[in-house]
Amino acid sequence: MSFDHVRRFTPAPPRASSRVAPVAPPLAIAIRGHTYRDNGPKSGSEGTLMELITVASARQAEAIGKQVRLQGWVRTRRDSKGGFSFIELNDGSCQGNLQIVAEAALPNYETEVKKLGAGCSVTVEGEVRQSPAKGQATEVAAKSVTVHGWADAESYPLQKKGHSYEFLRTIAHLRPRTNTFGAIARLRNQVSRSIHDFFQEQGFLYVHTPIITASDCEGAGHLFKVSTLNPAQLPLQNGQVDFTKDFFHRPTFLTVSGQLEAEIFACGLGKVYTFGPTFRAENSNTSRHLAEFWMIEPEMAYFDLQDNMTLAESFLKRIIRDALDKCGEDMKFFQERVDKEILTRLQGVLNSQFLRLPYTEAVEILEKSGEKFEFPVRWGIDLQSEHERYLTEKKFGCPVILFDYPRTLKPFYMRVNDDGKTVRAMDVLVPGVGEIIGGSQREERLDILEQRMKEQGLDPAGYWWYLDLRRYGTVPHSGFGLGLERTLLFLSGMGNIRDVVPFPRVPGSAEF
RNA sequence: UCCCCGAUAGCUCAAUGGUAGAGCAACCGGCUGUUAACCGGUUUGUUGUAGGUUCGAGUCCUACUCGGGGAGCCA
Repeated sequence: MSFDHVRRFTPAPPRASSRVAPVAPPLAIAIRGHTYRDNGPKSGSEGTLMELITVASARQAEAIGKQVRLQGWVRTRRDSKGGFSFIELNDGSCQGNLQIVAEAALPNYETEVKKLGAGCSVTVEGEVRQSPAKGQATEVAAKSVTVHGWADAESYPLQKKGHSYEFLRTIAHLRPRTNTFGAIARLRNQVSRSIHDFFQEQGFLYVHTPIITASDCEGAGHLFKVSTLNPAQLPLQNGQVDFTKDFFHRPTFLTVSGQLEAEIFACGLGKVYTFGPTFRAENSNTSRHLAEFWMIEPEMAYFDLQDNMTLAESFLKRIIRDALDKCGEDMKFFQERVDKEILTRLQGVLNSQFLRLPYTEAVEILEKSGEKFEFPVRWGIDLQSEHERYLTEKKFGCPVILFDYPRTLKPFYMRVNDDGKTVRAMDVLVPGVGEIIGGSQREERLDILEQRMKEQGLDPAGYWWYLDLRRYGTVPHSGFGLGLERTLLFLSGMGNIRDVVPFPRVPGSAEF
C-alpha cells in the first residue's frame, strides 16, 4: 500500500537507495551472514576443497554431498560405543543444531572429541550427507574437529536442560547461546530490517535525530542528565548549579523522543522516520519498561490522524507478516516453547481490521460493560491497563485504536479538536501487550500551540524553533512512536521486556 | 515509587520450631545410529545479608539486598 496519494504537494526526492554501492571485493573469511559463503573453496585438512557454510545451510538437503567447513559452539555430545560420537553444533544461523558424526578414527578422538561438552567452540570439516535417523535431513561426517576453546563442564553455567529467564538474565553474556535468545536475536534483526524496508518502500527518509538534547518532549522530570561537571565540585550561582560552566553551557539530557526533531525534517522533506535509542529515567519496575529502549518514530507532513492510523496499521501488519514469513523456524519455536497461542494471535491480527474507537465511546462501552474493574471509568480520566486489556482482548479481540482523548490527559503538541475538549491523539492497543503505539496529529496552529504550552507550564521561548515551524509555512502533520521491544514481546509471546533486549537497562541494574 | 509473593546444592524445587532432601547437571561405569538418550553409582550446602525471639530457627519477628507478579508513568 502506498501513501503517496495522500495530499502530497511535492514529489518525493530521489532516495539514497537509488545509489547502489559497488560490489565489494570478496573478504578473506565471511564469518556470518546470509551468503553463507566465503571467497571460494579452500584447502581442507586433507587436501579436499572445503566451503565455509553455516549450520542453517548445512541443514538443507541441497547441501548433501558437499565438502564443508563449519564453525560454532557445541550444544551437547552423545557417544556411541560403536566407535563414534554425535556432536550437536550451533552457530547462531538458525534455531536447529547440526549433527556432527565424529568417528573414533579421528586423531584427536580420545584426547579431545570425547571431552567436548556444552559451550566448547570448534571448527569441523567434513562431508554433508543424508542423515539415516529422524530429527534432521542432514548430518556432517567429520574429517577433522578442531577445538578452539574449552568450556569447563563443572563451571559453565549453561546446561543441556532449560533454564529460567531470571537465571539467564544473570548471565546475559552467555544467554545468546541459548535457543530462546538466539531466536530473539534473529527476530529482532528481522524486525529492524522490516522497519527500514517498509518505510523506504513508502518513500520515507531515515533521519538521525540527536541523542543529546536540551529539550524535553514530554514536559516532565524523568530524563537522564548529561554533564561533564564534577558532581563533587559543582559550580554554584546563587545556590543553583551554574550550567553555563557545563559542556554545552546549558542543562542537557539523553533524548526521550526524536519527535520534535523529526517534525523539523517532516516539515521540509515530507515523510521521515527515526529509529534509535531512547532513554527514560522513570523508576519503572515492570515487565514492559526499560530505561534504554529503541523507538521508531515516523513523522509525516500533510497526514491527518486517520492517515496516521492507516499507516500504523499497515506498518504493524508488515512487521508481523515478515516475521512469520522470514523467521518461520524461530516463530515455531516461540509457539511451542513460549506461547501456545502466538501464531493464531498474530494471524488473527493480520486478518483483522484494526478497530478505530473514540475515547468517549470507549468510556461509554466500559461503563456499560458490567465488568468489575478495580479502578472506576469516567470521562476525563486516563484509561487503566485493565480497561485497555478489556477492550482489545475481551470486548473486541483485535487491535483497537483509541483516539480523540481529553486534552488534559495529553501533551501540548497534540492538535486540539473543534470541540475544544479533546485532542487528536491515538493509542494502538494490541492483545497481550496493551499499548504498543502512541501518536497524534500535531498542533499546527501557532496561537493554539503557544496557549497549550502555557497551559502545561512550558515556556514557549525555549521552543522557539519548534514554534517557527508553525510561524513559517505550517502544515498539518502527524506521527507516532512504536517501541521496538514491545513489538518483540507482541511478536514472540515473551513475557518480560528484559528478555527481548540484548542488555537490559532498568532501575538498579546496568550490568554487562 | 506503591501493593503482594519469593530467596535452601551449579540449575529447578521439597523440608508440622527438633539430624537439610529430590530431580536434573557434573563425575565414574554400563548400554546404545544417538538426538531433552537410557540404566547403575558417586560428589555437591556459612539455607540472600545483618540483627532479634527461643533450650533449639531453613521455618517465627525486624531491617536491608536481590528477584518475580501487579499498579502508576509510558513505548
